[in-house]
Amino acid sequence: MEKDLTTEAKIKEAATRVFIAKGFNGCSSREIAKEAGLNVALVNYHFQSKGHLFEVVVTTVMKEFIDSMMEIFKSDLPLISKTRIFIEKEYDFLTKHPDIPNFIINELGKKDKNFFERINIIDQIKDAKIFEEVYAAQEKGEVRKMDMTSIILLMMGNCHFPFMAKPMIQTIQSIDDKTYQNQLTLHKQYVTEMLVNYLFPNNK
Amino acid sequence: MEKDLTTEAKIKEAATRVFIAKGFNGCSSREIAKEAGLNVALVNYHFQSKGHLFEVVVTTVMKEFIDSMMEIFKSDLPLISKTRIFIEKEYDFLTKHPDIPNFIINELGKKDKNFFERINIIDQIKDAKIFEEVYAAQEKGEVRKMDMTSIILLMMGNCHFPFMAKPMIQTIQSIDDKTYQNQLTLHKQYVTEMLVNYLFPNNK
DNA sequence: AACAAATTTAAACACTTGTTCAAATTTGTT
DNA sequence: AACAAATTTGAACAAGTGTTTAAATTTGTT
Repeated sequence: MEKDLTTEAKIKEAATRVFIAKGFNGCSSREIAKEAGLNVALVNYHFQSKGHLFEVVVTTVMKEFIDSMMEIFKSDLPLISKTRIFIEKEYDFLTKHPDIPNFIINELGKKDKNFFERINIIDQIKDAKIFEEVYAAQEKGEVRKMDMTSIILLMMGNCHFPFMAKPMIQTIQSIDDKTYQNQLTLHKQYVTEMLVNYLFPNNK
Repeated sequence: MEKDLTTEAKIKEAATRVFIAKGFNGCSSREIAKEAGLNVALVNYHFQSKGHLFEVVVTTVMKEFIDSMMEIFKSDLPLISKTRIFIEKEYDFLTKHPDIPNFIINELGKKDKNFFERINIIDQIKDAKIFEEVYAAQEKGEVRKMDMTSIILLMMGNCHFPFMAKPMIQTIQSIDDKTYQNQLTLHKQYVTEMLVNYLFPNNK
């Protein structure tokens, strides 16, 4: 698996896997060290503390996540295309990182605003000027007039929730990974149609 | 707060609060005992182990949650009314218990199917015959033809996610509890309209 | 009032936790 | 090759974990 990574990189990689899968409280420093094939003391030698290592991991994961979102926002496609592609990319990204929605909701809910500013999520979103674009489109009657928060909730909820609910749905309905993945592909299409119809009511 | 509850009830109440707020790994037996104003040993005297106490709590919480769902399903209103009322009731219930969606997703995702059968969620849902009702309505063209799993994901995602994302959205957008609650009331209406329009396409 | 059962208590248990430390080893530089 | 710096190691730490124990207390019953 790991080839000739530095010790620091090995720890960060292992920590990312373990933290995302089990959360901050769900794992121990020793578990991370073991996953990296290293001594426990090395974790603190390279990252000072479990808490600091966690912040490093969260920052990296969030950057990757936000980047994959911003990519689409910055393009100059019409908003309706951006919406379609956003959902498409979001499902792609989450298929590769299915535990991230839970990770974001659970571990970031505990953080204070200071933290979000430190990893400059807010600035990045502002840079993309996506909100201004939506407001302008709302004025022109192209996008349904509703709060930005609600739009975010609709988009995120319908993209993230299917991945968050996966373990529960799978155990209740006794379906394997592949079947659920197919279900998600189908669901993505429903969600796209539903959201586009609702958010762009005047689109014939 | 607690009046003349039995020790067992005090522990269960405290455990419910603490488990829902912090999860199984996020708290200790001593924290639960302290919250109940009791000795640690009493927790194990009355509930054998932390794990067993947790199962008791989960079972009770899930029963309450499922009951509030089934109430509507069992009525003989048309499906479109059931959908509207379901969303209404779901938002009511979750306003009172905003941490439950996270609790369900996180703590129940770890459980095996055996557990779900033990607390007979599946039987309860089958009893309500809601799935049969949906299938019949789909045959008559009243409900959009799509998998049951997707319908569940659409309904649950749009009801639960806004409560799950609350801490994150609040810190990012710096809004207080009351403002977010107002936002939720608004969002509930959007969600109802969107879902009804999408699930009942032939409804003028 | 006396006895037995149920309950509550404080203390201890074995174990895991995050973290630190000094010694051992590896690395880079002269 | 020799030295210093950086890295790695195993052991230890204090604190916290779930759980158990035996003694103390309360309760219910006769």
